[in-house]
Amino acid sequence: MIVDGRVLREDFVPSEVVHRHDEVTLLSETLEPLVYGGRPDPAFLFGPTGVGKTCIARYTLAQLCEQEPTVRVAYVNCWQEYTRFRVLYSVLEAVDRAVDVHRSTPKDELFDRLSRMDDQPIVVILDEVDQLEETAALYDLHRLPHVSPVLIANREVELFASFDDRVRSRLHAGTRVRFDRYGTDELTAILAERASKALEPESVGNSQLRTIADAASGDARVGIGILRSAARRADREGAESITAETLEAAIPDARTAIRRKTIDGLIEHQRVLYDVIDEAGEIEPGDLYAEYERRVEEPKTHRTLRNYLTKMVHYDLIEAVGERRGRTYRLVDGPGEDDGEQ
DNA sequence: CATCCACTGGAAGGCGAGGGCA
DNA sequence: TGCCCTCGCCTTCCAGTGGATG
Repeated sequence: MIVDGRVLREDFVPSEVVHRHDEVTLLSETLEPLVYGGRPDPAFLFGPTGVGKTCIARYTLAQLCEQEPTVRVAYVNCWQEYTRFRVLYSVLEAVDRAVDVHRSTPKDELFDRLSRMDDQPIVVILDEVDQLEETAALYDLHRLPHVSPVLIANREVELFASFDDRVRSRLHAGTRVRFDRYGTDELTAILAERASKALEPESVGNSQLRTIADAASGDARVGIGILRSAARRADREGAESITAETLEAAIPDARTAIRRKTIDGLIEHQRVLYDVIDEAGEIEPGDLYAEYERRVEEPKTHRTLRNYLTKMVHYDLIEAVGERRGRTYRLVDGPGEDDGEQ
């Protein structure tokens, strides 16, 4: 049934986009100075998850590179690369200048290397830039005249609040491209497009694509995930097409797969905290720390636990209800035992 | 109302890892 | 080889905040 699995992967960039023409146009207009050797304003892409921000950024830049092959593109996911060092390193890596950089290489050396690479313009896509812990990295990039940043984040207000004054004033002038949630019709069209490339013809009907789009409630990443796991299920069962039953089974799969992936990325101590919160349903910090200490051989200090917890809140795994005294922690979707495997 | 207490999160410094250099 | 560097992670210390308590 699956002809081309790549099309259903999260990082797939389609050769043409569905329903995002205005956004593409605005972004490519912003980047247009690159074509005649100018420096574009910084660009911001704002919107909730699964609305195509990353996809559109990559698509637009791929187009631009076709037109202007001297432009180099560095894609940095600030979720993983959240320090100044790692951001600079990723950019160098993308332009093949990361050889013999080691963790003892001073950050200033990385910066110097980048500033010497000014023969070709570099566009740096900073995805999930609200996860960046050292905004000095943005200041660095801004100081380099041949580097143009494209920043992707959920919400403008929160993002700017996390900047220090220096960065805020410099990035204030950028172009904002805003993305709204997809409607069911739009998402159905996107899924149809993907299905036509990824699957054999007639594998999935339009009403089923609608069901998927509904279940994904505007989130294309979830929608494509459902389609992927439904197709895999059907393949495993040797079916010729995706039935309503397959679909019903695939929907919870895809939802938990995304969450599970994040949980797998937690280190052991964070995992213990997560489990305690999961079992308790809702728990106060004091009890949480105490229970953690009971379960672990060599417990970390409370301060470190607080760092872990804020990180897990960022990951959207848990939420902190209330501020300071009287705060409680709980899982984001409430406690739920689901054993859908990836 | 004053005081206590639980909790948060910033700042600074220690430490081991991994690599450069004489 | 031994010393030095920077990194990230962790701890220690602490100020700030606001609910609870007398």
